[in-house]
Amino acid sequence: MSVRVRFAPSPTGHLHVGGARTAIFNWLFAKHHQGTFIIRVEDTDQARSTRESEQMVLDDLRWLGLQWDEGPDTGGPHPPYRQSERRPKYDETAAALVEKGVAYRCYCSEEELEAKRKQAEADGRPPHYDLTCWINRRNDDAPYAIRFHVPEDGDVTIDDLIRGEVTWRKETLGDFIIVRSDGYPVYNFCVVADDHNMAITHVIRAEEHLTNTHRQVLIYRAMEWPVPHFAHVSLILGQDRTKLSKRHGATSVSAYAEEGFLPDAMLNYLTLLGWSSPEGLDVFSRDYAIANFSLDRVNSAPAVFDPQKFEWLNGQYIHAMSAADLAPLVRPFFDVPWLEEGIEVVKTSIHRLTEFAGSLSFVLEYTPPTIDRPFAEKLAEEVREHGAPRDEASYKAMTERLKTATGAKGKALFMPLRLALTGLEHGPELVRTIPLLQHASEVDPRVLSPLARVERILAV
RNA sequence: GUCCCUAUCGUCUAGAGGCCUAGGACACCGCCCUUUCACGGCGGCGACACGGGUUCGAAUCCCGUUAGGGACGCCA
Repeated sequence: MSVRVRFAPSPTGHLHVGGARTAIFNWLFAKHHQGTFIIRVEDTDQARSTRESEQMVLDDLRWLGLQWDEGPDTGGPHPPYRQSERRPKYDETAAALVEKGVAYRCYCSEEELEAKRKQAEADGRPPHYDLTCWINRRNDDAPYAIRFHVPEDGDVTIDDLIRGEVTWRKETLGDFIIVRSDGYPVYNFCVVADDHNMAITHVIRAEEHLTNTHRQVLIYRAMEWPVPHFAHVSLILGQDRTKLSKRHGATSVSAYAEEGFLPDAMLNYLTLLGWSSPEGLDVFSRDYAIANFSLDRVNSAPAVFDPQKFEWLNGQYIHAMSAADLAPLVRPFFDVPWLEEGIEVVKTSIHRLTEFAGSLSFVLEYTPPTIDRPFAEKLAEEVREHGAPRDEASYKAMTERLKTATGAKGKALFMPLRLALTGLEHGPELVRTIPLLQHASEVDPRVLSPLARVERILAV
């Protein structure tokens, strides 16, 4: 039987890195097994779900390069792909459960339940439903929710693909709501119906769902449906070891995109957070990850998100790319006519796409430095006579002549030269920087040529 | 409170009883390369949470403690 997995985001904002990693693991697992990757939108929470958010999440997923085979926009053999549109299926299943006598109408009001929960907590009892409506079952038309009844004996065991066997005793559970009093079904119930109806074979999701799983298994059993395989991926933590959230800084995929991270680097880094390659590789391609991915190499311990390592990895991707490939990605952040050559010159010092602007600012901005006047005059003479270097050969020739003219060599020659032309003490190799300044000044009126720069110094 | 999950360098991890005086990566420190910065290369610092078992032998298996996290909702 072929593998079918799903990523089920709730459309309540941008995709977060935790969700992104869950999506990546699902995608990797599907690709590895030549299976089907499905997107199902879990929008049963009417109050928080929006179409705009759904679009954002889908865009984020696309940005990461995770293509889905079935989803709300692409369709597929088990439509619809939004829970809000699957009401008939849930109603049908809920009715079947009531018919079987495992689910019942609950007429308790939310206020009553809230009070009971508080009381139970105060008494040190588990905050479970007190079974009032199970004991006095009724069937009238007063407003009611539908509750699933959990028998108080036996236990539930799943064989989690990441954690191994996990067992719960049923008495630790209370009867839970499957359909709200407004008729809308609840998440824990919808997932089961959907995963079954969509023929999902492997449920790969975040650990926060682990303790929901026993409830879900009970529904599968009651419906006499086959139970899929489960794999619960640990959470991603912030530096303070609590669940990654907004106060840890950027947590949404789109925020990282805006900060100049590459989709490939993000996919690589997030994959590394929990999974390790059999060869111990840190930097690997998508194809490598697909070919080598398996759930048994996924770590069950939570992982702390490390922005420094992520940046390093992003740098690895940037360094490995050609200037021509990089240019279109850099343009949204920094657009100049001489971009490609500029990228080539500073590439190795960059970790994020947004840093190109800063690293290349010396091309656009120039403040005449204070340097030795005779040196500046000699330099001006050299450039007037021979023109500014346009390549490595003419650069070499220039520095040779300057050596003779100024009598300086080594650091004493190159530091004033660098300072004179860039206005800065640090920067990329002069052999590439000076030609860049010359070329840029020819295509961009804002850029001062090497000659114009020296003349500025002398004019002071 | 109850239940569940987790526990190897600061961080991500390798490790499926002897291959472990615990390996790799990021970060940090030093050296080299280099006219500067960066890249790169080499080296260093640095961990099996604690206590009991099991075993000839335990980072690896079992139990307990501690710590962290998650769930217990008419949220997902």
